[in-house]
Amino acid sequence: MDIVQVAKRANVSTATVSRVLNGFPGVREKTVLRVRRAIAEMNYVPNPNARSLRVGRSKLFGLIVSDVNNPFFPELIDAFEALATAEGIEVIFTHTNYDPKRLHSCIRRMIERSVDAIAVMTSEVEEESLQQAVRAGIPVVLMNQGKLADKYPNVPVEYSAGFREALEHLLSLGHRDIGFIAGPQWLNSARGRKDAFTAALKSHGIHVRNEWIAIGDMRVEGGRKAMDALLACRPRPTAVVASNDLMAVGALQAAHASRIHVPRDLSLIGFDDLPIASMMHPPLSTIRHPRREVAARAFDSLWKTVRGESVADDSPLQPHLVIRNSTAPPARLKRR
Amino acid sequence: MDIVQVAKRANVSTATVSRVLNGFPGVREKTVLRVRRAIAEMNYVPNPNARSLRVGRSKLFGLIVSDVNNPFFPELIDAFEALATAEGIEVIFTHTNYDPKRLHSCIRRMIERSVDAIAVMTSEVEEESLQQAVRAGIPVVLMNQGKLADKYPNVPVEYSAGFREALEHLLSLGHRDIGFIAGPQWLNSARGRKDAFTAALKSHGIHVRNEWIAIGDMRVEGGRKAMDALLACRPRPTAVVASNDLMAVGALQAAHASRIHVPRDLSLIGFDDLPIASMMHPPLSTIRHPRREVAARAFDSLWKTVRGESVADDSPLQPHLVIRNSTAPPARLKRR
DNA sequence: ATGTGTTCTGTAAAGGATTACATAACTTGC
DNA sequence: GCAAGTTATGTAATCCTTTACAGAACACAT
Repeated sequence: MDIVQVAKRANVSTATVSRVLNGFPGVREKTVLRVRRAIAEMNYVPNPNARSLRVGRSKLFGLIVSDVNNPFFPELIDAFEALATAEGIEVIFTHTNYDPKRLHSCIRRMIERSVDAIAVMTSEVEEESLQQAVRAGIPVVLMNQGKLADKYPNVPVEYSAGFREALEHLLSLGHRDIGFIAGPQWLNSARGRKDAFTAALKSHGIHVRNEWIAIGDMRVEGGRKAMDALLACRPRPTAVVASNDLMAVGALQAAHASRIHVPRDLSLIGFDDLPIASMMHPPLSTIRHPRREVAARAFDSLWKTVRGESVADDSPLQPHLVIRNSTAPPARLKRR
Repeated sequence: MDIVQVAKRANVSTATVSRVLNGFPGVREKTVLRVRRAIAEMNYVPNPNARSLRVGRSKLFGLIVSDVNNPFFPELIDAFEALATAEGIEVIFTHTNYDPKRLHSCIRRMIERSVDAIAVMTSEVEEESLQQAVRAGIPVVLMNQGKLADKYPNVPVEYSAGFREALEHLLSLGHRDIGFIAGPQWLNSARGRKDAFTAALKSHGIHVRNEWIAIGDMRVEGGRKAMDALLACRPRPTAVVASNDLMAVGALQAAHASRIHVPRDLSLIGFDDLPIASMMHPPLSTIRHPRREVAARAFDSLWKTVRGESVADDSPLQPHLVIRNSTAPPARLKRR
């Protein structure tokens, strides 16, 4: 009973108020003004539930990430939200804490909220969960999901490009003995990164030594342990690439603890370019994950789909190496 | 027209379906089962808009923070969201980017979305913005707002407790010359922290030297510059407390750059206990801001208000010192 | 079988906006 | 001044649930 109050006050019908509200053409200028004044005077706010109920769309998008506490995500959330807000869309967002089961219930809850679209920005995704959305006719978009990419809209990131740059940088400094700190191999994204790295090694004709590939848990602690393992190798690599920055931080701590100076005694490169990378001592060289662009592409894809436009199938995004201070020529070469 | 389909299929009325849906008592067991089966078979999902429209509540809470990219907030968001989800409430969340004007529009948008309650977890708040919510009859809760605390529900944090602990720790190590890196004094929270620190100094009978209080911008860069200023002092403090961890990180970088070893040559204490504090080299001692508890109190306050319960006016939360590796006795004393 | 008290279930009116369709109010041209 | 054509506005149905109230079904005692 509220739009009718406005209507009364402005001496028009509810239909006209609605038209003014939604900026439809064909309302006389004079009338528009009258309605506007009435709206302002009563400081009337339209009821979005009534509106959504009627039109079937909610102007709500869902955003699902793995973990808010992981510094990888805030920028992505930020970028996504900014774009949404600019289009008058609100974002409801949740995180799965890396648990595919929680993804299932996250998606279910979003459907119940009748969101118009969902961005699933987690690394682990089970198709069954996505099917819920499909059945409900809600568009989704994924981030860098290899297998599901042909069935669902997806924003691909070409890890290999980043690793290639990192490797070439290390090679140009004179490194040949290069270790790698990988993530758990049951994690899609971790496997992808490891594969990309070994491929880069091979393409430069460098033999892949399995004992120089350590596995961490993607967190600081795991990086520390993995680095300890690498440092125990004989011979030991002169440079190490970690498959994410958190593990690179752990690796750096391990190096400090073993009184190995980075970059003098050991070069270190991370992946992601988290804010902390530049805060470390030394500031970490790292491969920047283009997450703002990922967010932008994801939003764009959803927004277009919602409006019925077709989505251009874009080329993969490229991560690039950011050189800071954690890399240097290997110790031996320095003496020449 | 959807609950009626379920009703038809289960051979009951829509009222009964609704009762089953909402777990109202007084429906025969047999009927409940029949309805449940129908719901499952059609995999029917209730329309939250229709529901909200009817009952006037949306089971949506709004959460407003200053900046997602500030590592202070993710834990707070995480905690708030977890509690909300547990109660079947969804969270829509936005950030103001420290701009009070954006707070105004954030609140407005949330009102338009007919949230049931709003947590305003930003440091700068203008009363005018809150009035919007009050007028719309939506409960709000603030975080540590001195002036507005008596007019609006508020979760207080007693900075002074934390600084007292930090100071006593430094005193017990033998420090007497203690510097401070403050934030911009037009920022409520920054002013509160500075006042709390100087009060702690005074209460221990230590004279406050103004040249040992440097002002930063609450970010890493500002901390670095502030520390440079402090290091240029003669005499120079033997310990420095920063009013947040980001500036402590900057301070640490400045120390590194000046070849001043922390903690041997200079002790450093931060504030907040961001995840990065423990990642630094050396790991930073810092005063932990109880932000998970803040989130819990804030949610609790809103949840109770929404349900019409009265809110117990709790005592302020206490930050506590977390001792890591950035503090040690001052250089002179070590020689004894 | 009837009455009385409980326990279930159904009917229909909100709730607030949108929108097809109908109608009223203008223009314009002659 | 009137018909025809535009343009502006109004009426009322619709979206889907919840819920006050009324009514049916049942249990039990007499």
